[in-house]
Amino acid sequence: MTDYQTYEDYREDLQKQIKGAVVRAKIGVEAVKEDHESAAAKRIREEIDNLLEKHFSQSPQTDTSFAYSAQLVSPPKNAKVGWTVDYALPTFAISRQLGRNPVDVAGEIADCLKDSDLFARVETSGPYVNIGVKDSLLLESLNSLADDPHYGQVNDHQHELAVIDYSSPNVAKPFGVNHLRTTIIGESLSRIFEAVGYTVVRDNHLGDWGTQFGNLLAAHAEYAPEIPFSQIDMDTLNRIYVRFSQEMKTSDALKRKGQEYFSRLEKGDALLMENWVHALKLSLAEFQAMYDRLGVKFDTFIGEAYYVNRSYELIANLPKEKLRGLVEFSDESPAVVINGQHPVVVITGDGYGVYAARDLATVDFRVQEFKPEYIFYVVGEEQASYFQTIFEVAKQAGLTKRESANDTELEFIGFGLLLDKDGKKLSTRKGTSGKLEDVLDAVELRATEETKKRNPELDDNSVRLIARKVSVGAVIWNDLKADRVSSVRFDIDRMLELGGDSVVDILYTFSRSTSILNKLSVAELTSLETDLPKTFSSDHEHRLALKLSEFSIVIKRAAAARSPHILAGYLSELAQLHGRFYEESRVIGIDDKALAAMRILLHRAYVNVISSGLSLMNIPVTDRL
RNA sequence: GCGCGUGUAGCUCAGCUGGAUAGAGCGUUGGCUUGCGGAGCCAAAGGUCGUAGGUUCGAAUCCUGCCACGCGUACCA
Repeated sequence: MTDYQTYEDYREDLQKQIKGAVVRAKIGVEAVKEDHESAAAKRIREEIDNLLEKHFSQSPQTDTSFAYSAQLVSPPKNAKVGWTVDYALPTFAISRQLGRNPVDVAGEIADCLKDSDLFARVETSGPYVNIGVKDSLLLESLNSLADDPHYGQVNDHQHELAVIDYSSPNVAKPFGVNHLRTTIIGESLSRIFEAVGYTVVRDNHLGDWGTQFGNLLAAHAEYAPEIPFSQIDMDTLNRIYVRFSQEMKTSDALKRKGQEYFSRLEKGDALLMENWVHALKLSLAEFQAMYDRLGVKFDTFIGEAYYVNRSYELIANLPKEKLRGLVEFSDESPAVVINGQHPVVVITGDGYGVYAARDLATVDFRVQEFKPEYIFYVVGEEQASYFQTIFEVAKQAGLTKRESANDTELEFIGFGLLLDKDGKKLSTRKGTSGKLEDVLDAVELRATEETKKRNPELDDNSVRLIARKVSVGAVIWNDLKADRVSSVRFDIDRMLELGGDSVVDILYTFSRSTSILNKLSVAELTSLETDLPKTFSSDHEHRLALKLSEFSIVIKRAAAARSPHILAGYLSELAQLHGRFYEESRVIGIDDKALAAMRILLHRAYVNVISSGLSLMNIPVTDRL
């Protein structure tokens, strides 16, 4: 964001921004990325596939591409087998492939897997094969789990580009809580997509155009003509806009005035454009403060206004024959209407393009400019049918075509409502409750009180830093812990709840581990690494290590489902395993050096996975709280 | 009306693309702890998975009908 005054300067600045993003995208797509999956997790699956493929290769019915390891499931929690089962392999699907009895096949598979030196125990239980992984396998890969800062990342989607559209606040309005979910979910998904190898372009599709800007500029002329627009501040802008919107409801004269101003703006009136640029600058500064606070960064801020001229051109050149039945081009008026499941006006009877026209132009622009594999839209579920219609038209009109490559996929990523603690819809109209800054302040205040109470020796500044991290983390976790499409309650008490499934609980386990590690000297840490024991000293250590080895699998699932809550669920389970490990596997004050070394390594691996996992959710970590 | 989505323990939610006796947290009840951060750990009670059918070796998960709730539904974004 540089300092520009005129609309031309602004456009020039935006063009630079776009150019930079295109170059970065190109570099990202060409780059070869590394795979940081746990060696243990990978070897277990490869071993099962190799052994079973070899074993069943003589059977004529076998599909050679059958992925045996894909059948692996976690054993039921209460299975009464008497030993710790790490994975269970149901043999129903395999048996169907072979045309044989599942129980017999299970026996055969068990015999086959017993030969492997990766597994400590393999037994059948009817049609299931229960598998226990050897401690040594998990222990071997523990070092990379602890040390690799990129642990968990995979390169499945390297050379693929995804444009992700999220946040998109409305210019000249306060950054409201209604844009919180899209911002949080969009940022987390961007990070998760990057972790599976995508190159991601984060585009903030600002709501910086539309009839409300006519109203805004008319409001200025009506209520505050004595203040030059260039000197107007955000509060005044909001005040006159709200007043205008109110009075407009009962005054046709004001309504007409708003329309007239929008008409002049749409035609490019120089003075009004300059005023518009001023409003945009004010808003961007305010938005940036929120993004800094939330730790969110965008590649581009290409608002709707950028697409106005393009949209007229695009609509005029739409291939009418291909869109017959889907899009109506009126003969008498310039109106263009889409008759999808969700009827959408593209060009009004007065000849103005509305948001649908700009959304189509946006698809066109993104495909032309970035040639991405995907364009993701992180938007409230209530707009699902609207976007399905837009996507359908874009596809039919050929806007998603790429040269010598598959069409760009347009994908809607919807989410549920944000409700207050009583389960009612949060409303921007009801005073301050709608402003994101106020809401974050309220959470931070609560976190500050709590931090102060627990750390009376800390100075105010340290308390503030901790409270800021914890409160932002709590808000994000609250939003991401549940499935996207379900609605989320904004309950400050529950967010900062001690224990439970708040992020505070996870940060607490993190701080307990880091506290131990901080007490150890560098010499202790390094000298201990050389002689690890051959086995774990307890079952819960084994389970923790196994869980840690599955990080990549979880990231892949979260990416495939476009759902950060899968990651949140994993981190919760991990934290639960940590509880017992911390209580029962002591580190400091024990004589067995090898044992201590192994446990320290587990703590380090835990700290690494938790901080990486939280980072994928854009949650800041802190080892004091 | 039509379209999309959601119904799982008292409450808030998971349930890994159809697998064994449906799992967590809060709350309730009981227990542990002279110790690495007790904001902890262990355990118990608590469920005809909205409802009626269907598909198959097997369904909370897939299909159909019905019920309840939420959202969207033409010139606002």
